[in-house]
This record gives sequence, C-alpha cells and structure tokens, in this order.
Amino acid sequence: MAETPKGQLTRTKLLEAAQAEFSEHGMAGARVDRIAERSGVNKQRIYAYFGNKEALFSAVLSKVYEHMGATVPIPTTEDGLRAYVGQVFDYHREFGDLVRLLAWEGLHYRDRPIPDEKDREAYYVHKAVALSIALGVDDPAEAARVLIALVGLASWPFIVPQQRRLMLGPDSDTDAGWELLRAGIIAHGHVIIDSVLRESATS
Amino acid sequence: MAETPKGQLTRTKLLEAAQAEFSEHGMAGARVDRIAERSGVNKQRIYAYFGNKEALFSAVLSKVYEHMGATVPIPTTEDGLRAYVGQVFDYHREFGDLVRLLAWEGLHYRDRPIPDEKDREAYYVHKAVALSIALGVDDPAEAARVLIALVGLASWPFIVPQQRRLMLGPDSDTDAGWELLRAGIIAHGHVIIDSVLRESATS
DNA sequence: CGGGCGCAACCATCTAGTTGGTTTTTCTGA
DNA sequence: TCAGAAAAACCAACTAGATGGTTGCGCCCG
Repeated sequence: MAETPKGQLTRTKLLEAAQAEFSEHGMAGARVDRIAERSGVNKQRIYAYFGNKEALFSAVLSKVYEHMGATVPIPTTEDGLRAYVGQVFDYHREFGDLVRLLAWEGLHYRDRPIPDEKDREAYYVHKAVALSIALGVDDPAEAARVLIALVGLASWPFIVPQQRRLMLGPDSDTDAGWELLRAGIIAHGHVIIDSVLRESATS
Repeated sequence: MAETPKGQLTRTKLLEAAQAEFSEHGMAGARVDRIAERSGVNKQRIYAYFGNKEALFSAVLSKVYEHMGATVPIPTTEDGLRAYVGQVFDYHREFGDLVRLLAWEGLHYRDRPIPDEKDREAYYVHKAVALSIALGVDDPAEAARVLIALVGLASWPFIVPQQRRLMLGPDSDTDAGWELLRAGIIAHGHVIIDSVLRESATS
C-alpha cells in the first residue's frame, strides 16, 4: 500500500495512466504493461498498490466519479435542473474519460454487481433524492427515472461517436456542430423538465 | 467463402455464435475459440469465411443492423414518430445484442472509421431524411439531432445496466419496473417530438 | 476428379501476475 | 548524532497460460 508521500505520488501516476488506458481500451483491451509504460512506474507496483487489473479498473472508476461529483453539482433548484443537462454534456466534452469508463464498466459487468456497488448506489440515491426535491416530485423513483433520461440524453453521443459522426454528418465535429448538438440536447432536456414540473404541479 | 447451402449454414452458425460472444464481451474481450465452441464449428472455418476477428465483428454489426432495419421501421408519419421511441426501447428489451454491439463498436473505434462506414452512413442518412419528413423539418441535420436524442433516450439504460439498477433500485428489474421506465421514456420522447413539431409548425 | 468443406494440432506471440532480488527511506536505540 | 535494522519502494526477468491465426491433411459431393 502507498503509505508515504512518495508512494502516494506513484499511486497517483498509476491511476492517471490507468484512467487513460482503460478509457481508451476498456477492461479487456487495456494492457497492464502499457499502463506501467504510460505512468513511468514499474509494473510490479501496480500489483503492490492495487492487487490486480480489475481492482485497478475499479479504483479508476471511483476516482473519476469523485471528480464528476466535485465538478458537476447535483441540482437542487429549478434553475440548477435547467443547467444540469448542459453541465453533464460539457463535462463529457471536456473530460471524456468518465462517460467512456462508465460504458465500458456497464458493458463489462452487465447484470453482475460492480466492485464499487455500495458507494455508487449511495451516490445515485443522493442524486435522485436531490432531483426529486428540485422537481417537486414526491417519489424519488420517478425522479430517478427522469435523472437517467437526462443523463442518457447528455451522454449518449459520447458513447457512440460513430453514430454521431455518420448520423450528424462531417460538420458535427466542428465547434459549431458540437454547439448545435449541445443546444438541441439542452432544449430537449428543458422540455422534459418542464413537462415533469407541470405534472408535479398538478398532482 | 460459403458457397454451398451447407457452407451457408455453417456461416450462419458462426455469425450467431459471434453475435452472442461479441455482445457479451466486445471486440477485445471476445475469444475466437469460444465462438467456435458456441457454434459447434471448427475455428479454422472462421478464418475461411471471415478472414479475421475484426472482420467477423464487422459482419455481426451488419447482421444486427439489417435485423433492426427490418424490425423497427423508420417512422414517416407523426404517429410513427410517437411510436418510435417505444419501438426502439422494445427492440432493445427483446433483442439486447444490437445496442450492446453498437456501444462496444463505438468505444472500440472511437474516432476511427468503422469497417462498415458507407453502409452505416447510408442507413443513418435514410433515417434522418425520413424523420425530417415526419417532423416537418426542412433541415435533415436538425432531424438527425432529434433522431440521435430519441435513440439515446431509448438506448442508454441498456448500455449502463449498473446505473439503471443502482439509480432506479432493485424493483427496476421487475416487469413493472421495466414498464415504468418504458412509459417514462416514451413520455419524454413525446414531449421532445411535440416541441419539435410545434417549432416546425411556426417556422 | 476437383473444389468446397472440415478437422486437430500447431505456432509465434502476447498477457496478467509473480519472483528474487536491490535500493531507498525511515525509525530506533545507543 | 549516527549506525544499523526494518520497512517501503522499486526493479528486470520470469512463468504459465492464453490467444489470433495457420497448416497439412482428409472427406464429401457434384
């Protein structure tokens, strides 16, 4: 385990290298040797600090979730809600690793539990509860369904770049193209949020 | 190449086995030996008919796209539009392979062209044009952005089952849970479509 | 009889993880 | 304050098994 500042620095280097490698190649396609090369740290240190490849992958997912939680605040007001889809989209645009890692993880584990099950569940439950307050919705389960729809709306194009590129055309990869996509997604998010707000106002 | 009925049957068996294997494990995680085992066909036949692992993966993507194109019609009317998100969702619910394969492919190739670039592009352009007619939208690029939003809405939960399970709770995997999710996604799709129809009616 | 199909064994390379050390850093007791 | 011991960190080489792809043959059918 990394117990000294020097060890912590080594661990950080390994996590950063692993994040890039797993984001690009996923669990199965990533190579431990390449992670060591990218980090400039001996491969054996990976096993000393993390145990095995799967545990390293899990540590990377925790790291990027921590970053997103710190960077994109959970919306607790109506205005926060309106901004949320755009913020998630911008986060993916700027830091492309989390959404890819989430997708690699989902495809890899499918119906099996993820290593980080409890922490992740707590994170999502916390988000859903906050969203139910912002939406004025009594049922956090309903808020959770809205949440997953909004997250899906903002995240989907980053999972399937081939679909985005071929469906939206070559101009889609310009700044203007991204802005059009972003504006459309935000508008769609707004109409979803507005319809839920209307619905909860009449309940 | 499979030139006789017997050869065609072998090729079909290989493709079906490959579809299951690639859907579960992706390009990097799939094993050619396991594909042979699942199909009951000798491994050497894979190389005789497809050339290599990547070409087999591409053939599987073509196969599942052909199936989806035949099963979920491109909406050309307003009613067709309203039904579309639910149809995509139901398609994924019943045949879970395509959406996973699409995601594996997207993550794997990222910004690089896919092997099946031209056919896929034609398929998407065809869809976007049909959608622009159904939406009464002059610009197929705008229709394409709506299309990718609707597809994302319907597809996202199938890519990230861990997020669905932990965000929506354990009941989400019951028939009732799936129906609630489905109804919410359809409702969201409707408000998106309605807002675009309103927008294009006032243009 | 030739082409298509099929087979088990094989090959060269790759891979996650381990090993048997060395080096560096920290701590403790004199 | 320093020397020595112990702990932490580090290394290159290794291991056992896995892997995509190939080979040299035999069988079947038109």
